Amino acid sequence: MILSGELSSGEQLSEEALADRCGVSRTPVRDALRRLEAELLVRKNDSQRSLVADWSLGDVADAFELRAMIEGYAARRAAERMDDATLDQLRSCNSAIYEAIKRARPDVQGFLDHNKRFHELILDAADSRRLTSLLGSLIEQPVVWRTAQHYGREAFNRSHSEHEDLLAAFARRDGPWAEAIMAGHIRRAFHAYADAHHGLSAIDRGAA
Amino acid sequence: MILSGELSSGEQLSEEALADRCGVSRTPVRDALRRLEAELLVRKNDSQRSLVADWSLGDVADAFELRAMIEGYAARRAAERMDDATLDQLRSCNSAIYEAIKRARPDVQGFLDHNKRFHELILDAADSRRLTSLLGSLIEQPVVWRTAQHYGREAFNRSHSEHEDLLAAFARRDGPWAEAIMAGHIRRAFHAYADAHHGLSAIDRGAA
DNA sequence: CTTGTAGCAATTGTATACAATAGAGATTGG
DNA sequence: CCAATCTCTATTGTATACAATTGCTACAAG
Repeated sequence: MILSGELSSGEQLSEEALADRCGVSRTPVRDALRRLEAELLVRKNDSQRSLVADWSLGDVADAFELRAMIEGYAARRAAERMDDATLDQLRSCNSAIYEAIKRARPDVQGFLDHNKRFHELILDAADSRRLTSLLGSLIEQPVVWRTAQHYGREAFNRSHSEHEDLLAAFARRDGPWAEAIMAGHIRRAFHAYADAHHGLSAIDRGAA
Repeated sequence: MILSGELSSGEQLSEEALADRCGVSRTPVRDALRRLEAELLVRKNDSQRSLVADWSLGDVADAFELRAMIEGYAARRAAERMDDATLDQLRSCNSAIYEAIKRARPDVQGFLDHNKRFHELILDAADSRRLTSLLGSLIEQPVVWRTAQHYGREAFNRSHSEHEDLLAAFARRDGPWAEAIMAGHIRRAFHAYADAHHGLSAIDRGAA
């Protein structure tokens, strides 16, 4: 929604103000707030007023650790259920990732799109509604995705090559291996995020 | 809510019918349906109509595996952050569990209440909003809780003694150990559930 | 007899009006 | 001057009316 970056942490969200801003009534705004609450992007203070949730670095670390475990489980299930057609899709998806990052000036948006699709394909292959639901709420972290803007070449390359390792595990239908690789993949993505985040914080401090 | 057992799987949920039944208007009913959707207790069919979600044994197994991982992580964090006051609370909580199950005719409701509190204390000690949110949606499985009605004595005793093991891990602030014990604890709870469930299914088939 | 289309009924999505509630500020008693 | 309470305002919770969409059924044409 519009609040993916436009609103600052802790800011009050009046239902009526948002409704005016979006040109709709309060009813659909309330619906949207309920969903965002479920995803912890919005929280309520003691008196039931909605606020933009504030995410500390520790909170993000926590979310990534959970994502590592859960998406690792997804990879395990996916490996056990993998069919050749899906495997082909994953391969071409990772090729597209390579195309996006191989040039001197990487196509960051292209990387993000194909990367998202890569992980979604795995999630679909795992074939678990519960997983899909849980991960959905963990993956929607606009802050994190924007951080990819600051990835270095080695971070892009690492991501691509770890996907290749994952494909090898899928090809062997090796669930435990796929789980281990995926969990490590996510945890390293967090480290890249944390580095970039601290870098950003430094920049922000410098600019202020 | 009222639909925790009163409505059968796959049944259509008309917003207006539920509103009449509860004596309120459609607006709060819609709110409730959104929440239950987020917890996968309700889903929507292709034409946006709400249905009671149907849970196969495989789906439940899946949810338990996720819960094992996530609650294991919660136990690890809790162990790393444990303070003596919380540890005392956990000890007395597990004693209360023992009191409830030691007699010839176990107090099932008492067991469930204290067991719930035991796990909630650990979740609080883990001090992670994300964890609390994710587990909340995994733990609300009315079907599962009712199955405890069919637990045998050994299942109750096992549960209590595994809690004791967990307390030992907490006392040592041993995160990895606590995680392993908790994960195993949850997985064994599923096996007890699956056995009871199959038993129930057999009974149902016999009665029909 | 089958198939396509039009219209009807039922249900969900949205808007608006009203009720309840919590917080801030003023006012009065000590 | 401080504190307690009361009132007023801002915001959320709820109800109801209306619009839009979907699925079904009946009817007609091939």
